Amino acid sequence: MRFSTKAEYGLKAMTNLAQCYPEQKTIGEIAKEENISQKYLERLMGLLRNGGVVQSTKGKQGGYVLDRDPKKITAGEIIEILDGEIAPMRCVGKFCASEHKCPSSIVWNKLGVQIKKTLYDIKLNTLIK
Amino acid sequence: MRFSTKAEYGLKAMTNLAQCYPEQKTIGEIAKEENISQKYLERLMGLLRNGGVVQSTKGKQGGYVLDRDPKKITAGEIIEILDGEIAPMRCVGKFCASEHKCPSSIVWNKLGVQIKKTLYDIKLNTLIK
DNA sequence: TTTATTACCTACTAAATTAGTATATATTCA
DNA sequence: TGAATATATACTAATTTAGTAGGTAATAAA
Repeated sequence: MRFSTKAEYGLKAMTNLAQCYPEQKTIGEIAKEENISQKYLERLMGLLRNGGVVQSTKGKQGGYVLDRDPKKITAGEIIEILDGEIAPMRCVGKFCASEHKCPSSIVWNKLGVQIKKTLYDIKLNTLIK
Repeated sequence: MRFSTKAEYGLKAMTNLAQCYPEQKTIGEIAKEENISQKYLERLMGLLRNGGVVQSTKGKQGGYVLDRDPKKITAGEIIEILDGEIAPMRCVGKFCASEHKCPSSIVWNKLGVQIKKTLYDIKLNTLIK
């Protein structure tokens, strides 16, 4: 069980932006400071923009800025935007669709709730050094 | 973020065995009842045996039996045996080795602790229908 | 109006992982 | 001895991950 580097890079980039909030920064600067491939980070920042946690301006003097105060952005949001919904496992057994819950779906459901609770409770401002 | 089908199959097989505890069962029976490829399940049962949660007897009239009371086996044990250690992400940044913790490692550490707590708190007997 | 700088978009690719299969061996009971 | 079981290892197809490549679009400054 593992999250992807997308989530890792996303958290780093967002924390970096949180440190200069409400100033903006370019992808190039973030990539260099956080040691992430710039081209790859471009894609991730696009997802984060579509996800509504950053805003961008094009062109010369353009860049990225957090959409709102770091206190109001959570690790859960960032990770779900980049990695997809947090759902540890989907049981595909024929009995799991309806009220007959299989044993493993009980585990995955409990766990999913806990993970979300934990991650949505971590605000971006608490990650700044 | 997702667990593998190994964990899913493992939970199902172990719950199945819990239902007949302290009787034994063959892999063939379990595979059929839980709709899992027998050959694949053989491998997984081998891991679970090495992991110390089931015991096996070879030969005719052989089979698998839980190593101990279902109350004393947890979902966390089963999943870690099959999927490896629960560690949502390992930050490879150069500053994460020592006391300088990067933002994302804070998230992964908190999360790892929570996930383990949740999974080791789910006992096998609570999953039986 | 041109040029440099930035974001934005899509297609491609190498490597790793997952989820198995295939094949053979070892052990035990009847 | 033969049938039924577990055990072990090597192979493979499909999927996912983690990027790269190569371009387009918008904007500010010269």
